[in-house]
Amino acid sequence: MALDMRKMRILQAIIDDYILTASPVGSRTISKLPGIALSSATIRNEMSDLEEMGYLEQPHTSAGRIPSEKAYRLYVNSIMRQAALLEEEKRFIQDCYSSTLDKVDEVVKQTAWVLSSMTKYTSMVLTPQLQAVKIRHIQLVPVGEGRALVVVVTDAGITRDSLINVPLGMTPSQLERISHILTERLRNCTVRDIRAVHIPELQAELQGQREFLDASLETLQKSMDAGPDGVQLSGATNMLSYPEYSDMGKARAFLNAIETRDVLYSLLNEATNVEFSITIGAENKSAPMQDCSVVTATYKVGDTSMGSLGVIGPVRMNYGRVLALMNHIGKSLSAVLTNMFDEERK
Amino acid sequence: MALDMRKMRILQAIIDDYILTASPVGSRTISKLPGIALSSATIRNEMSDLEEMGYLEQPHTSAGRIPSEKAYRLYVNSIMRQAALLEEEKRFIQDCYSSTLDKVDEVVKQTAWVLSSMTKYTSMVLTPQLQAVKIRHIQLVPVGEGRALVVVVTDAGITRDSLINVPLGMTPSQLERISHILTERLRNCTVRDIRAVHIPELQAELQGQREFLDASLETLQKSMDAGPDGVQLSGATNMLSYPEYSDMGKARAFLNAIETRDVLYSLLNEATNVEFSITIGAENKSAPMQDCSVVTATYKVGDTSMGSLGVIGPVRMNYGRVLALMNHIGKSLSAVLTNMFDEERK
DNA sequence: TGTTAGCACTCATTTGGTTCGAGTGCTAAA
DNA sequence: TTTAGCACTCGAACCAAATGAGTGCTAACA
Repeated sequence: MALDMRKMRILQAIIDDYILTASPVGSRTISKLPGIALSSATIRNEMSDLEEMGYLEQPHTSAGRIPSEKAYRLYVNSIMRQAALLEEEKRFIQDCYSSTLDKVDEVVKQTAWVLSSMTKYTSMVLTPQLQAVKIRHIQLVPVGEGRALVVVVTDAGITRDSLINVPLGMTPSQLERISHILTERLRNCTVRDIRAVHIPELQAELQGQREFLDASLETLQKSMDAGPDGVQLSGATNMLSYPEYSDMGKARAFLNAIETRDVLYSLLNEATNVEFSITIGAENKSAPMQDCSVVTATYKVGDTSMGSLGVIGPVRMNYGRVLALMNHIGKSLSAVLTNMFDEERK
Repeated sequence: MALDMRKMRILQAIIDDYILTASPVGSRTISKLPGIALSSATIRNEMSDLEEMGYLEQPHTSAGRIPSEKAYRLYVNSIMRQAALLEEEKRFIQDCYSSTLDKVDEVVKQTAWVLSSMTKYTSMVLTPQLQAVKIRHIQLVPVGEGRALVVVVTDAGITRDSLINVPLGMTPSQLERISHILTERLRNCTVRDIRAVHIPELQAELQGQREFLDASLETLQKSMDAGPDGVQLSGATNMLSYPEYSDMGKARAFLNAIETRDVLYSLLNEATNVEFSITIGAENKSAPMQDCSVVTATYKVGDTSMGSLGVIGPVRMNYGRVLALMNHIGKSLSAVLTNMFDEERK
């Protein structure tokens, strides 16, 4: 049986309706639609075919039909077109970034907020990931007794620092020399590779006190990548307003799954490699997410993709709109961040 | 009508039962209790009195009675005794802190987790507040072109730093001089007062470029106090398992109220001044919290109270147990943090 | 051959009435 | 002052019938 044009249109109509109403759609509903000039009986036949092909499901005999996940897959792959945003909406997004957001965390937080409040789903944004960023400069700065700051300036213009302990008796000029060697050897390495690089010169310099440096570099590396804490979440409660979560048990399970950000972190982390991705229901790896859909996109700082953002919603999510919003907001975020870091870089 | 011993005992029995079952308790239930040798009829009379006095309420004629908020107030003020923790539980808490928690944030997070998982309510912990801490040392460290770090060492041994922009052309030795002056003038000031202190010497040094320093100090000050982001929340979903939140609307309202941490932050912030506080239902200032109870306590670093922790639960919360847990966990937290900072101070 | 009207059938949901039982208040006796 | 007894209340649980949205199938039609 072929999935001809007519079946396609009917399927689309069913999906569109179901996304809107969340209740099984019957043949009459479709037959009355302006674009479709067929009787309900004909639609019924077509629906029966579509069911046989696996695109529709019937909760019970005397109800309408609902799209299967296979149908959503088809829908996002070939039927759906990205919804156009209203000028007003674009302006709204613009305005959200125009206020004084001077820290990266604030921008990320604001982005998550915009995304969730415009989609009415749950949104998440991953803080910029510095693991893949190249190092430009490293400096150890003595601070009081036996302590120092390791400061790293990266290629993207982002600077990070963390406090370390240094062996007592180490002089500022020693630290200065170590800084030089580190910069020389680690320049253009990525943060991820810090630990892998072997630096023989330091053996002499440190005279067996290498451990302190190892520990320091590790702390530093950790501070570059916030892990699950780097996930900003917003609109978690939006999900509770959808009928798929009117069951308290499901609601709890969902909220539980997102409370510790681990699952979301791994989701977003993987997503940092692909410009867009849509994962529907059971396609999700993590069990508690298997009756949601997740849409992710990446954002960039300059030319390199540095993190990702995502929307979690019910499977009958308004994919067209979400995609359009993600697209637009992702670009805005990229622009704002790039701008921010450019300024830092001067 | 007097609240004699017998009424007191009956009221206590009712509250204890209601806390356990969440359903109106009837006269027979009480009369069958081992400690009480009265018929249900007598209890009924007493209950009727207690209702007249405002300690009990009747959802409808043919149901049992539930304690009023006035009753809970009486209960926590005079009837309740702190529950004793099991040795096993104390050990559990101990164990939670023994693992390698090397950062303050991790300790705070862990504390919130322990608190919520042992109470089965929602818990929150406020990150140490540095506003009231005395400054010991300030240093500006040049980092690359036109940028510097302001590093502050405080009396409690906590060090913080933040990145600032400095006017181009400012020399390291100039920064060094500024550091000296700042340290001299701000030593023993609290972080809160940084902005208020006027430093005439700097006028000469900076030659009209004062703004950069003002901006820097402001950034620094902000970084000392995380605001709402400094609230660690845990167990938000625990609330959903209590019948008072089986209504989805209420559940949403609650979760919404705690999603942005603002309300919780102001709650905990105020709580930092009082060693313990119990706020019951409508006593809460913020509307969405008015059908919860909130128990807070402070924790200390060394001798100064630096933050607070709290538990949010239904009004029929197990106050005795929560108080005992808060007490114990609060002390553990204080000990761990004090230890941490002492070490930093060496 | 594809489309449609008609009709019997299915089944979740709604509605209304009944029963059940936990609980009360009141009264009268101990 | 306490208690047994009894009439009364009212939510919850249960059941049966009515409702209605929807289907599948068949036969007629273009």
